[in-house]
Amino acid sequence: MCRGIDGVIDTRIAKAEWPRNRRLKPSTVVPIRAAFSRRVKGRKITAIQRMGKRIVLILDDDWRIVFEPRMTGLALVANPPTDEHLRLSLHLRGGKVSLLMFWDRRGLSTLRLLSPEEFVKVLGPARLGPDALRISVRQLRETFGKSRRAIKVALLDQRCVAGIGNLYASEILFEAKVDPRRRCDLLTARQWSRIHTAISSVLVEAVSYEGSTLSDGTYRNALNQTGDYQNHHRVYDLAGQICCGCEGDEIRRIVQAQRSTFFCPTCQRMP
DNA sequence: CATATGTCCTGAGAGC
DNA sequence: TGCTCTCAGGACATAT
Repeated sequence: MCRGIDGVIDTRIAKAEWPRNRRLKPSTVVPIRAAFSRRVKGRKITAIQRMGKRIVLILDDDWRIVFEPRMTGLALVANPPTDEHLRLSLHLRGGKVSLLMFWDRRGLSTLRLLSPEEFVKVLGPARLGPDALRISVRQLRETFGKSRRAIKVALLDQRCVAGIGNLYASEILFEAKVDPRRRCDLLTARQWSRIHTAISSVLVEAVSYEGSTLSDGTYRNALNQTGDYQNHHRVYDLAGQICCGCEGDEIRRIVQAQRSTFFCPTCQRMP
């Protein structure tokens, strides 16, 4: 997610610009735009960091700009998909990149400017679990092992493990050959081990393909290029198709916690 | 305490 | 053709 925007490191923010559009309701911005602009103006971006699904820009006064793209937000250093959905432009000086833009078609994303104290409250360990790419099997079992929740639902809980989205939870459980409806407390050590391996392999593969641009076309990388991982999905958005694993059963779509889950009933048979 | 549900937002697509 | 309706889902607030 931070790929392609490393060029903003060591730049100085000359201006924050908020394009106005009457058709769109404003995205969530904290604090209000005027205060945000005033505080970031003249600040240097000293580092950039991914925390779960968020992008964090660290400023030289230790305040942080936290961007949560959620479903529809993008951070871009190239022209955005449309002009009308551009939410914020940061004009930068002194580095490789002179413009960092935040774009959002539906306004579900959030932008926050946080003091060091607020940052700990919002993104501290109480609110955000260990990163999915760093968590150990032991941590995974300690976190979820006694939960009665379905494993698919649990994997989406960012307080437990950070960085797994809905699409990836389905792909991970297919790769691990685990039924998404299975209760956490009934999973075996062998299954936890496979889930742990699958978390890394699926996420690393997805990142290598620059993510998934689904049928709504929203997702783009920082250069406004579509991802290609959607062409490598094993189950997500493939309901009714023959499973690539068993080449016999059809992929099914079910709903868990109001979210789509895709799986192969044969390859991921309980228990 | 653990888990479940309602809410926000826009645009695509279905149905008539 | 053009309208109305439904749906998509990440994180948080509120309810059970």
